[in-house]
Amino acid sequence: MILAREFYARPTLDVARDLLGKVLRHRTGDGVTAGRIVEVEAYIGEDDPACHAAPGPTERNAPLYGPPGVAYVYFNYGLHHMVNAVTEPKGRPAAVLIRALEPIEGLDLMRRRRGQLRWRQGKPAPTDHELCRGPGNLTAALGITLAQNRLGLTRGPLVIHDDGERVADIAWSPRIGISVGTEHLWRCTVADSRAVSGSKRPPRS
DNA sequence: CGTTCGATGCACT
DNA sequence: GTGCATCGAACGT
Repeated sequence: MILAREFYARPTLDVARDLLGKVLRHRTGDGVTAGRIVEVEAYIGEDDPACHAAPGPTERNAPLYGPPGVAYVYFNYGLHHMVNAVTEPKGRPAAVLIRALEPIEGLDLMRRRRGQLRWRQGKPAPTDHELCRGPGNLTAALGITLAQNRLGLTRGPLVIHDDGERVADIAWSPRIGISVGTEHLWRCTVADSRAVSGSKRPPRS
């Protein structure tokens, strides 16, 4: 069952927790790729210094101020796309960054897309659990680019759905890759997933 | 184990 | 011009 808009129109930390175990699926002309969400981070409001809404509304962060259940995709470090799900009722800028998936469908296509990146040419092929480990890796594997920015996640080529699977243990830890706002434990992971990113495994709950 | 660093594009000041 | 919500190899300890 595809998650409805109301799922996203809630407190962001609740949405982040409930997204663990759900399936992100992208359909393109090349085929379908999908994976189970095992790592997310919450970015909440203009008072959160790490949130893209911190400077106030701009052209780039406009999707954060729009309706929930929409994809917010941006490009950074010159080579990586990041995909977020916009949360909270319209007007409250917040989102959940999707950081890692366990691949479910389209693994061959994922591998092909990962191998296409210039910087990766000549590198060893990623293992199954590395294909969608890390926010930059999963967007590459699923073929998510700025073309998917502002797409609704409740229908169409890019959706998040519930296939009935339930995750057992989750853990909260500090968000990574940022220099401010690290006091919040707003990173939520499936405790024992091999696909979770980072050199250090987050603490077991 | 840990830290450093290059590749690379664009929004923002 | 500066600084990223990164990745992964190459180092040092």
